[in-house]
Amino acid sequence: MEELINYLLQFGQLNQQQIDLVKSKIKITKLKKDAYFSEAGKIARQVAFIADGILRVCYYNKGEEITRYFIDENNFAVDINSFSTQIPSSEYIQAITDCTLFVFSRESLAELSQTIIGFDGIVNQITTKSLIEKVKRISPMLAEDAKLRYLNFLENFPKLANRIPLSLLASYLGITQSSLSRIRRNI
Amino acid sequence: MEELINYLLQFGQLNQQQIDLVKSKIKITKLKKDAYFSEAGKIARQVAFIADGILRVCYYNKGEEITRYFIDENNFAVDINSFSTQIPSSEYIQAITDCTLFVFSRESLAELSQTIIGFDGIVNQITTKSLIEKVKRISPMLAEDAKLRYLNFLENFPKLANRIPLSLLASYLGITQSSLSRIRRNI
DNA sequence: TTTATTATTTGCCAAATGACAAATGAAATG
DNA sequence: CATTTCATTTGTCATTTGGCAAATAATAAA
Repeated sequence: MEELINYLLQFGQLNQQQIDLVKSKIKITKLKKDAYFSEAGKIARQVAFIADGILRVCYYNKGEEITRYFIDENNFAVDINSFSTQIPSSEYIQAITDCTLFVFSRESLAELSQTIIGFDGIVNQITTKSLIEKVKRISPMLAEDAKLRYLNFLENFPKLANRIPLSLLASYLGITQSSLSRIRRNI
Repeated sequence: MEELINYLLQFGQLNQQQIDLVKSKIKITKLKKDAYFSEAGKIARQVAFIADGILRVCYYNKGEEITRYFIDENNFAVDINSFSTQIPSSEYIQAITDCTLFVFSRESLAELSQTIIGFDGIVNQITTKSLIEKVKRISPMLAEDAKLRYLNFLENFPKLANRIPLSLLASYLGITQSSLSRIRRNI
């Protein structure tokens, strides 16, 4: 739980009382591999800080399932679009390993926002920063070929590569699994 | 200027006095084609609502200039990363047509936030929504071939296609301009 | 262990794309 | 109007990648 608090403290100050309050709102949840954290068509009502495991955020595009990104330990997972608008989601979040999550409900976060001055600011900074990172990471991939996408993934997420099934990684990279398999072979 | 106000009102309420206050902070700025709104290496201190014209957000990746996205009329343009962190930017924003902008300085926005209750919320909603849109738009492109990327661009931005030079559009789509030229020929 | 299921690798071929260079077209300048 | 400059198109060719199907490997279940 210290990881979560440290994460928050990067973005603003919290005194011990406030930290305890935040901790009191956490609901520790375990997800089995392949279980869903949030589902398409439903309204997202939870945010999770991943204590252990990997999730993937996916959606369907013309009948094909696409992995938008992966989220691993010590990061927040949320269907931010549905969570912030309370509109049913077009994407879903699924565990690709067994996971342990620190879950906050929408209501808990609202209470924290009302009680802790500056909490809103922390949440907004985290939201903005993580979205900017996603844009920055995906954007250059468009101009890269399959091999370079994979090499850059290895460089940026060295610990993730061998924890993610090849088919899902291929889907994330926007290439076929055959291609990725061949690329791997050629080092 | 009504366009700007209508844009804001989508995200929260403002009374006439508050609207006038917002308007009073606007600095109308013209940019000539090819002029920069914000530059790499500098800290972004302004946000612009585009009254007329098109901007592009770019960056260099391994010596190659890449267009991350275009922003046209009735949208906000800002180097959000640099603006929110006040760290020198790695990207730049350039006019690709003559532009008329409604510019807010960082200080103006801060004053509005302090004076108008809920203004922060409006700004945050706009920021989050526009970043989510960018992720949602770019992400599926990874799995698409050049032709489909172009066709979808036409579908999503029908008015933009003929106002953007082919070379820049190709850069945005992540393909060579030769390829885009050939794709256009084959309808 | 054996069998069934799922994941990954490989082969083959056609299509798409990039790299490079040259030709053409369009716009700006004197 | 001629000239320069920049943008777009086109040609040629090598390479990459996808589509499909089959083979192999790894994992789970009986």
